[in-house]
Amino acid sequence: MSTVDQLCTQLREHGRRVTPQRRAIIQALLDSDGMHPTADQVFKRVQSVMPDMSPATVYNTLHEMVEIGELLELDLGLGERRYDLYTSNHAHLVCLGCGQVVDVPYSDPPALPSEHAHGFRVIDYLGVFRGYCPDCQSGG
Amino acid sequence: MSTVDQLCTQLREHGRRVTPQRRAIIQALLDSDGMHPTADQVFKRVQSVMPDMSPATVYNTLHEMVEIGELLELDLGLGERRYDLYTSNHAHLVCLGCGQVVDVPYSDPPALPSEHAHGFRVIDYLGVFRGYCPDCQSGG
DNA sequence: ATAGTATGTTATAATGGTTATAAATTAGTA
DNA sequence: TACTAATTTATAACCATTATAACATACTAT
Repeated sequence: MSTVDQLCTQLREHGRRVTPQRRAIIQALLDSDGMHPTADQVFKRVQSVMPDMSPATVYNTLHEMVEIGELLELDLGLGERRYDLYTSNHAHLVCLGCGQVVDVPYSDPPALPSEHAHGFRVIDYLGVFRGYCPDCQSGG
Repeated sequence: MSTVDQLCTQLREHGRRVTPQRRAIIQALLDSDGMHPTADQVFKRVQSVMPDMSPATVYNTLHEMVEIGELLELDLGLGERRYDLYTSNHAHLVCLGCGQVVDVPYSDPPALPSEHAHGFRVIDYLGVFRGYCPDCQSGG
């Protein structure tokens, strides 16, 4: 797992500046490791330690992190985006009931056969298993 | 590929009623096969043939179709949802530049190893290759 | 150290796809 | 043919996200 300093270095190496706000946001992402927080959840966590934080700064910083390739933005059809610091390549298991997201390691990273590539330059692959967690199976 | 009548029968078998509006929306989905239209694109297509159509009816009907399992709702991080009539299981290839979506047949349908299932009952799997199409590679 | 400047932060308003509401209409049924 | 629950519609509300512009600050070069 990365450290705040390592991720700040990544920001600097991509021409971005490091501010106290960004350090706090990165810290919040590290603290939320595996929880796949929404932007608002990151905001609330940072706000508890830096009360003047603006939501816009959280959105901006999350975008920066996505742009430099250190953060994954997940659109899981739940009405909000979730964020996940890049670690090893993994799929996601999503509960359609409560919205919880669990990491699933890949046994075999999938590849796009060139006959189906349509000339695309492929950047990454996202795999999502959708279903219902034990709690949401009983409830409905 | 299904017909309008077959999909209407599916609606009826799930306790839903068949209306002229729903027939027109289903027809528009069939006409858009492989184009992964947004709700608004479906609306505009239906409107050209049924001018009094309301956007709300399109949203409602698309939801019905998703609920009865005949339509796939895709959240590809492009700010809007795209719809795809269920056919064979396939992945999607998405251009991060222009937003076009292309179907990619699976060579091997992925399965979730039980040791990583966390007790989930898995409904389906979505695979998305993200990248840039030939046009968007040159442009930026 | 310091000043200069491009970058970042903030409050605020705007955006836009989607959802909620409630009155009018209609499909399916007895 | 009449009944009733489901559907359609216009309208307003929602809410995550994005745009804007004034203010503040991190980095750089002196």
